[in-house]
Amino acid sequence: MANSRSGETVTERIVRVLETFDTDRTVQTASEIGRRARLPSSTAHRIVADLVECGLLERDEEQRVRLGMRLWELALRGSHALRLRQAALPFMERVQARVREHTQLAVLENGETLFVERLSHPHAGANITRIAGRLPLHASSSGLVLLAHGPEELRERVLAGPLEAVSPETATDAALLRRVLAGIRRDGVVVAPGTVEAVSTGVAVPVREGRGRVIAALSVVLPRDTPTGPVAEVLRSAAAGISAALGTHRP
Amino acid sequence: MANSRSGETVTERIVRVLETFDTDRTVQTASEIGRRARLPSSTAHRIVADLVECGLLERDEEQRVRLGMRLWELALRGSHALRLRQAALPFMERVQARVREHTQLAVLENGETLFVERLSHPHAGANITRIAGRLPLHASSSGLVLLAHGPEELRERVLAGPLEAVSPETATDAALLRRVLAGIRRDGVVVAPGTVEAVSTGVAVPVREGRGRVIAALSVVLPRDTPTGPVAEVLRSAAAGISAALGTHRP
DNA sequence: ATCCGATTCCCGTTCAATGGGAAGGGCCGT
DNA sequence: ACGGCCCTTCCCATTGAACGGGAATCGGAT
Repeated sequence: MANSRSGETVTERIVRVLETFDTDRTVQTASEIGRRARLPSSTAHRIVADLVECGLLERDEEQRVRLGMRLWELALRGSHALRLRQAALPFMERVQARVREHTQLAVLENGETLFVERLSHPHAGANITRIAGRLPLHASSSGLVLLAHGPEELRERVLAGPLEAVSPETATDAALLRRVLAGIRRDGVVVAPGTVEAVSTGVAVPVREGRGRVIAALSVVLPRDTPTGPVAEVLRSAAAGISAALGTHRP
Repeated sequence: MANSRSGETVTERIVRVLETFDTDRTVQTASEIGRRARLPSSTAHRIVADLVECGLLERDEEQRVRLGMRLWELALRGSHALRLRQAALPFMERVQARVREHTQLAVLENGETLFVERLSHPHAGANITRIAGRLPLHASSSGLVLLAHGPEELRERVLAGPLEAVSPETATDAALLRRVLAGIRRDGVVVAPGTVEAVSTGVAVPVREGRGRVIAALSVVLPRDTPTGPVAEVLRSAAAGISAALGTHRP
């Protein structure tokens, strides 16, 4: 935009503004947004006003600001994530009914695991993942599945790069991870105890689209001591169901 | 932005670009977008490139363009729609398990009914509503509930304004609608046969948040001849459950 | 080979956006 | 009541990011 000292486009700044919102920060003042997005106060106020004008943001009763329903609508209306989700949801429900724990669907997004859907049983245990939340690829069962079937170039970059531990038990050794990934490709399932949280075990399988390309990972989070054998089978058949639904749902 | 002949802000134009996407137009060329958003070709190409740069749009294999996962993520991460949805989902599943038809959740957005969630039974009948889809307030059971409990000023405006029929049986008479709305406030439920599609009947109830304010409508779509008595009761108790979940979920 | 449309590159023009500063307004603690 | 603090709104001179017409290039279809 004109005269930005920093040489940014308006678009970038809008994204930075939207980025200041997250699960535990759903309403903010315009000044807060400015600070968090590193924008001069007057600029932040103007951009926020613009976004409110367009409906992407909304003002609540106390002139604080939150994400607008219009943004939600625009993001979902034409989204293919929605198609995947709609295809997957019935099968996820079935999994959840059988396993009675957290059931989640994740995709690969910009080198990270992005969780697209999550069903939580009322009595299920801990789970840090959230819808629209992210985790590193090497640090969750879903991520490992996506990494195992992702482009080799990405796999090498992740294995080379810094592998940070999310929990004390997260595997951060490249050689070990390589064996795990090979195991996933061989077995079609991964069991990852304690990689995200010490008290829980993730079990994940790949979800394929028509031509066999892996487009998502379906996973459940179990208490650490639960036997995983039956769960894997439930997940596998659900993933097959999702693939079929994706194939037939639209010509 | 600088030099826009039409005096629009970049923000407006970005929204116009995003608006060109919808359920049956999820991938487009930059030129198509320009035409649909009424932007000069070179401008459209630049804006699209900017948006791709920021991840709000993505290019597919044939350099066509679609909504990006990043947009989806930003829109959902800090969204209160998500909170409502998460609270409602388990109860919607229960309704769907019992009724075995389309179950949907709608909110009031800018004078229209906006559908936030929809579960569809595999064997359920016709249903034109879609997630992130809209309908006029007077033309669906959900909309009638939202209208009945919406601000009076809005109600008067809608009743005064042109009332277009979605199906031949949509009620478009202000006096009749007034009676229907009063009935909703009295009975806490509405049964709307044929207002959206001749072959189906909508049944909807209000969903209230802690202080009793109506924030959403929960509805099912039944084949025209189905008895609606038991359904209303299932919906009412689900709505109560959602209210309770909303109240307790966060302090 | 020839069209037609999409896309990319170029470049002079220009005003929308910028951001510092000042002033207004509300809340809280003293 | 008062002063401090912060959010917000208004003002305005400055300026370079965005604009868009046009030409060139690419690519698929006929």
